Amino acid sequence: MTKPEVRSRGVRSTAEAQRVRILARAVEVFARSGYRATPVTDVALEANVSTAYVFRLFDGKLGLFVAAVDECYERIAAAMTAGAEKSAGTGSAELLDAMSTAYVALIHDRSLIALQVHAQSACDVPEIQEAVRRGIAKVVRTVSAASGADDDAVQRFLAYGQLCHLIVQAGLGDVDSSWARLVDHGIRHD
Amino acid sequence: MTKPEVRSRGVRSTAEAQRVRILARAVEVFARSGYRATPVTDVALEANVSTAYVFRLFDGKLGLFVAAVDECYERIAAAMTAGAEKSAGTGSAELLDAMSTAYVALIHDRSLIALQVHAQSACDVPEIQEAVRRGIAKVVRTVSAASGADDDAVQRFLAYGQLCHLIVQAGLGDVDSSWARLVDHGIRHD
DNA sequence: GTTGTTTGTGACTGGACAGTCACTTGTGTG
DNA sequence: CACACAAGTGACTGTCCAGTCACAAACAAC
Repeated sequence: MTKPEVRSRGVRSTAEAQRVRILARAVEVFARSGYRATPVTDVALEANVSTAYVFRLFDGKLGLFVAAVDECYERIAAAMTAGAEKSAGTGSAELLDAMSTAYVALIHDRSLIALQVHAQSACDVPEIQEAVRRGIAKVVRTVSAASGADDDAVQRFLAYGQLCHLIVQAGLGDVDSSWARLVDHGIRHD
Repeated sequence: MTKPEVRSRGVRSTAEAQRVRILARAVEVFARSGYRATPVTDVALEANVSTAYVFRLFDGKLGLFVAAVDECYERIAAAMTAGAEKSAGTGSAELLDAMSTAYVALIHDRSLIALQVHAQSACDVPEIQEAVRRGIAKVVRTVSAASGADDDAVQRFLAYGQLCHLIVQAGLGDVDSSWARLVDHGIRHD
């Protein structure tokens, strides 16, 4: 209030930088065991700050988790867009394929998949359900716009994406049985 | 040991009946908030027994949850089989469609969907991952055998089933936006 | 150097929950 | 009745965890 004109000058707020750092850690740590089973302490530990500080920067555990989920979908949408740009000028099928490739590369460490699944499972908390809706909306709009594919193709893209999540979570890639190969067939992951 | 010949006679063990009763409750209650967020006390309360008794009948909370997941997939496979039997003698596409219909009817109360999603999310616990694998194996084998459809069709069946789970968990049926309608289009639920 | 602001923490609290154990009650058998 | 055994529970314990609060240290401004 006293010095409104100084705000845009000088050093960037360190607190904001910490927020970003901690958020990146939160994505990883929450991805391991989900919302309920992950203590905020674990995130703090991984980020080398105190638990109290995490609570100061985020609105409770729920706020932290929601922020992590938003960040997760943000990254996914960004990767999709980037992937599509590399195949610019080709047909929509090729563009969807390029986006698949980008997604597969992005989720090589399973954090983003796991976090999506955990968020989907925690949808009984309204704020989390809203975050999931925001995320899906963002992905759908990104994929539709960047590929130009028709609605059915985009829907199919999502459906097989969900199947991919199941495969990864259940570790079906490591199961050597005919049923597992059926589920797994043609789906890229790892 | 003392009276092996009496075992098959007389009254069916009441403890076994309780196990079944409690298990049915566990499916419902775990479906609400998942493995970690659901106290065993809630299951006991819903089944009108003491917490201590639930622990006596099941091998810890984990044993109870795993049993619930197994029960869940058991019911799904049974419903699929029953649905297919009603359309016996038709083509595999019609049989898959009949199974979809049976599944949609079965999951009218969302317990079985929610429990599958929760289980998928709790796959970081090895015993739960194994239960999920068992369940998927059972469903895949049931669908393949009962429909006679080729592998790709079965895989597609699963993929769109997973998409259905996402729609239900995120409540996309209640969202009035174009992106939600894209995701939702042609998928039966409710 | 004192006053104010921001970054950051140690130490704590209150509640929830998994699992146990000693105990009671019911029931069939000799 | 006495005995054994199964069904069933109340009361407890130890632990973990979300969130708070009073305080410290750095840094800026005057």
